Amino acid sequence: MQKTDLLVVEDDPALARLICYNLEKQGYTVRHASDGEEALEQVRQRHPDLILLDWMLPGISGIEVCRRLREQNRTAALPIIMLSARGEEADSIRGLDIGADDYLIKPFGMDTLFARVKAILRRAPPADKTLRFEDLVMDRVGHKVERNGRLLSLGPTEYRLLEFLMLHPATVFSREELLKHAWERSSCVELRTVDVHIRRLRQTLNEATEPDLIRTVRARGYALDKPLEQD
Amino acid sequence: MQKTDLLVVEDDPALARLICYNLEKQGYTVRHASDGEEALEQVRQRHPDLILLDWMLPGISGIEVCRRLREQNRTAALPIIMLSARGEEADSIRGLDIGADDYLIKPFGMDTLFARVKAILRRAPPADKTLRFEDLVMDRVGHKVERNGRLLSLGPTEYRLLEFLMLHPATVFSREELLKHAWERSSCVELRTVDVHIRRLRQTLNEATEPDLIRTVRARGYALDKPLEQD
DNA sequence: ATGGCTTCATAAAACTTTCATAAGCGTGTT
DNA sequence: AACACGCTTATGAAAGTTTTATGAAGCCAT
Repeated sequence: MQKTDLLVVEDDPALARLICYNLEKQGYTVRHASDGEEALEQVRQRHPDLILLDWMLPGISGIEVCRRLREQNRTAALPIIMLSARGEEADSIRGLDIGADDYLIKPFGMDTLFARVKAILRRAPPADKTLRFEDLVMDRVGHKVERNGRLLSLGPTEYRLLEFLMLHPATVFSREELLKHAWERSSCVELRTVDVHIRRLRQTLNEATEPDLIRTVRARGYALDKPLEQD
Repeated sequence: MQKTDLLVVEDDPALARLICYNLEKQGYTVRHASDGEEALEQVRQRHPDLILLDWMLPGISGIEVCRRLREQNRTAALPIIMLSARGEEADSIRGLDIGADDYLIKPFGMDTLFARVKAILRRAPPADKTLRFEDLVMDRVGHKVERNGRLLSLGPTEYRLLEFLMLHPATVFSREELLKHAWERSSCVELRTVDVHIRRLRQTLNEATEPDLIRTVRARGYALDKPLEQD
């Protein structure tokens, strides 16, 4: 069982240290970001199990970070606890509206913090970071993929593509959708490019005797899917 | 099992001797520093399992020492018991805020001291100081690393880098993360500098016939990882 | 002076994207 | 059924881009 991975987004260094330190002592793996930009980057790099998100942040505000996380499919269900100073209470309601799972009014005691974190995690147990589909295994921490125990070597884009497909198995996605989710945002790339990456993914995935795990749906797109029985 | 290693930071020589002597009789290995500067130096040299830290110190104050230790990732979780004279009680709360694990009001009896030390150590058992990965062994007490019995000579930065990687094997870290964790705090260093240190680490780690233990993950970073089977 | 850290320039890989072309599929027609 | 057309996908390869590895020089501190 992996340790639960938290992300603390807080710009006040003293408070951040305090929170991080205490949560670490509770046995969590804690990362820290001091502004919204950094937070989003961290989430992109390694998906945490829960985010503690300060309301007031330099640059992108906490609420904006929250909104953006909710927008993206990958992070839409990611538990978020908002932290706000007294006097911003009115906002806390807006925070919940926006999709925060809980909120804490500063100053708060560490025990309160622990309790809330535990409660949220009980409600939404941390997803296993290892994705599986048929004989495919993706280790998202070590950034490794194997099929049948054989280690695959994927390029960054193929990796993201496969990751996205493994997050939604047996679901057909159009090229647009795949571009949107598996490519760096705001890249304007030819739709046909997806085909090429799907091809390389297939080449790497499918050893001679193994069935193709990627299904082409004519005029629609592709899906990661259980292969049909056929001899 | 190694003996538990304590660091006593206390500027009053008489009290320091008393504490050290009694703790040694309890079977602990005890070191002593008489000011903040020396304390930080001692910690840098050999990571203790617990620190007894006097509040009032010449030069860098106890609270400042505590803060600095908490700042650095390597020492962020290091248990600290603050020692303060009566009348500084108000500060003790601040001490806990800052991240001390416990505090003792002088004068205190040796039995009280033993009890607190034991309690803290039970809560945070001293981590094993020897890290292992494949045929790599890092002795954090002796500050030595060997591979296959061959002693490696690493620069300070390479050492910290390897230490961090060995603490989290098979995990990919971005250059940002590596800088954050393996460099002295607040060093603004070019991201690419990590590459150079990784290279030197590889050069030192990998003898001609040995496989590379460091895996490059394009567009992400590096990981300490079991090498692929290949001839 | 030596050792170690950082930076930079450049070489070398690795990866993306695009394009041209072949192959495949479905549908309607004969 | 068989055929052919139009549209969609697969494939191979080249060009372009990004990322990493490397060698070497400068700098700082001991």
